[in-house]
Amino acid sequence: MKPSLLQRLQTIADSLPRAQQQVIAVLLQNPESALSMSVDALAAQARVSTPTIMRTARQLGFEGVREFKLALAQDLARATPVHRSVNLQDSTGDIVQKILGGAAASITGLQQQLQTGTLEKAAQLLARAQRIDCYSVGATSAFMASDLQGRLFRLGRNAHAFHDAHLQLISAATLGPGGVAVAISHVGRMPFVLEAIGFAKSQGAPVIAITQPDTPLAQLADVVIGVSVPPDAVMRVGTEAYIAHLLVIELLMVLVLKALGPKAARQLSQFRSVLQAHGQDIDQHPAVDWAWSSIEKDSDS
Amino acid sequence: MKPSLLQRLQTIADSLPRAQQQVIAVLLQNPESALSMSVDALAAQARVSTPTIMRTARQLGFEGVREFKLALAQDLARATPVHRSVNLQDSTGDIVQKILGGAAASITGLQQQLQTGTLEKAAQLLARAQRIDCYSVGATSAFMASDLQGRLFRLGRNAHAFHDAHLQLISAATLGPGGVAVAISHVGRMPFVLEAIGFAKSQGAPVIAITQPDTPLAQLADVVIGVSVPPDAVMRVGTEAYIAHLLVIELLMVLVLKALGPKAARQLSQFRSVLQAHGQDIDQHPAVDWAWSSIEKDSDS
DNA sequence: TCAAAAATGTAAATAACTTACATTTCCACT
DNA sequence: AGTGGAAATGTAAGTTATTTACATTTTTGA
Repeated sequence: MKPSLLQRLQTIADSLPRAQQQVIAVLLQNPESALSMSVDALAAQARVSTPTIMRTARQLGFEGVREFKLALAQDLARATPVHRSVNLQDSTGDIVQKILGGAAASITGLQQQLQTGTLEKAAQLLARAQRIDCYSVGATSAFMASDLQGRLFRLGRNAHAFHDAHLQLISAATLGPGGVAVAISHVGRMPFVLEAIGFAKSQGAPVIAITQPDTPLAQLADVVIGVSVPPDAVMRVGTEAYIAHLLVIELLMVLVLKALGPKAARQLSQFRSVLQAHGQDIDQHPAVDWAWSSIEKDSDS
Repeated sequence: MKPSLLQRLQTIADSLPRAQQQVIAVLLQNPESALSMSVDALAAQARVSTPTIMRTARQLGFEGVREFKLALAQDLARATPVHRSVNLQDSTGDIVQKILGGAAASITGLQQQLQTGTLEKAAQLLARAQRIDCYSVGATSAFMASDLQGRLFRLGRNAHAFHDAHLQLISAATLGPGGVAVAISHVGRMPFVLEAIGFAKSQGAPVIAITQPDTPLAQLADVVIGVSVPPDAVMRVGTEAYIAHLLVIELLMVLVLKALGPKAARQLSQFRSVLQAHGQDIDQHPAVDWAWSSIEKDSDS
């Protein structure tokens, strides 16, 4: 989604002449030190002349070296050097740093993985479906399927969540072309879910999967929202994948609301006032809350 | 936890002479533009002389203005300029950007809120308690209480989770001084939980609360892990608070494991092999997984 | 109120960056 | 293969930005 400057260097390098490639090689080899070096120090290290540095900066679309260095600095700051793993000798401060840093990094990673086109397609399907069935396995995925179901339901969609293999099959059997199946599974290899998904497809229902790319589930689905958490991340696949899925759901909800248009938003505002009348705590219904804030924006424009 | 450069500017300003305060005022007023300005442009805007800029940079511990500007750029990059709210006219790309950016920012915010001392105290209590009871209200908190319970249980702790007001009271009544009560509630004002917590305290059980500071729950608890999500964040209090709580739980688990020491870790490794023998998917048990990786590190040192 | 110290400003020096132009290298075409 | 031309690179000079040295002003404490 947002190619980091360093990545751009990588890709653009091949299309550049020799001397500029050397410059980029030096930059990639040790980006941090490049920041503190002057232009001609850089030139010396890359074995090129001073203006070549500047030309390279311009190739990348910057006004000059100054601007480029600033951008590089910002880029390096974003790509937080996440320490790979927590061990029990770390101080409490280190542990906090590593785990939260890892989580933040995984969100950045997610941002790069998500494809707007795919998200839009999924939102379209969800906005138009006559019925939406959400499948999952495992306690954590089950919770997320319920969460998704609940939010869709509050958006006025006819959504259900099934955690049980048997019920999933039954649901799949009754999903027609007007229905949509949503499978949530980070691992993407659970036989029962695959079976249900296959069944749903054979009935003509499109399938949306939130899972890792290159899994059986991803291959089976029509719309794949690929979420792969780096395996060497601090926390292993638990919480990070979890957070990623939550955010994908949040995103989908906003996009579905957008796809539904203002009339749906208006309905929601009514729902909200009913909740308030009953003294319910809105905090428990985030989807409603942001919908509401969107409407307010919407109506005065 | 990690005072940002801009924050440091704020605090240090008072102790500086007049001209330098003006410089800092300009910097704080519009940090981004300061990056692209030359030293004397800055000087002009702050109504001071050129060298004063440089002196100010040195006051802050930098070699020169150049170094300072790089640091400022990095700081600005970290403190992602999160757009305040999503509205329905935004493009899909914008929405992705805003929501994920907001989530990342909230993690950074969390990092600044958490106090290592408090976390350690909580971990100590959890590691030593004879019994741990987790209370919650609402679907989302309920799930997290269960998650916490499950993870504690896998660490060999005697943990329970209660979502029902009545059961919470019963549990609180039977918690002695050897027990610990944990309350999870972002809002921190649910009467039933407060009642149960009060009861537990009266029985001599220490209380850990994961909630916003300055809520009735926080005032009642012995150890408060304060988590406040900025109210003007993109997603309102739903998913962001949620992510914050998940991360706090993850952190606590690592710290509890650390507090328990190597013998507990060894037990876990046995548990893990049993799981594998049964063909269970480890991915569903993140706590075990990282515990295992920690042990491996542990044993060869 | 005065002297000393700190803070600030002025102007010159240094270092960094950029440009102009000369030279080389590479490629297409004979 | 050789040659003309375009692109790439280097050299050296010019411009701008940053830093230093020192003079002036302001503040502080008797």
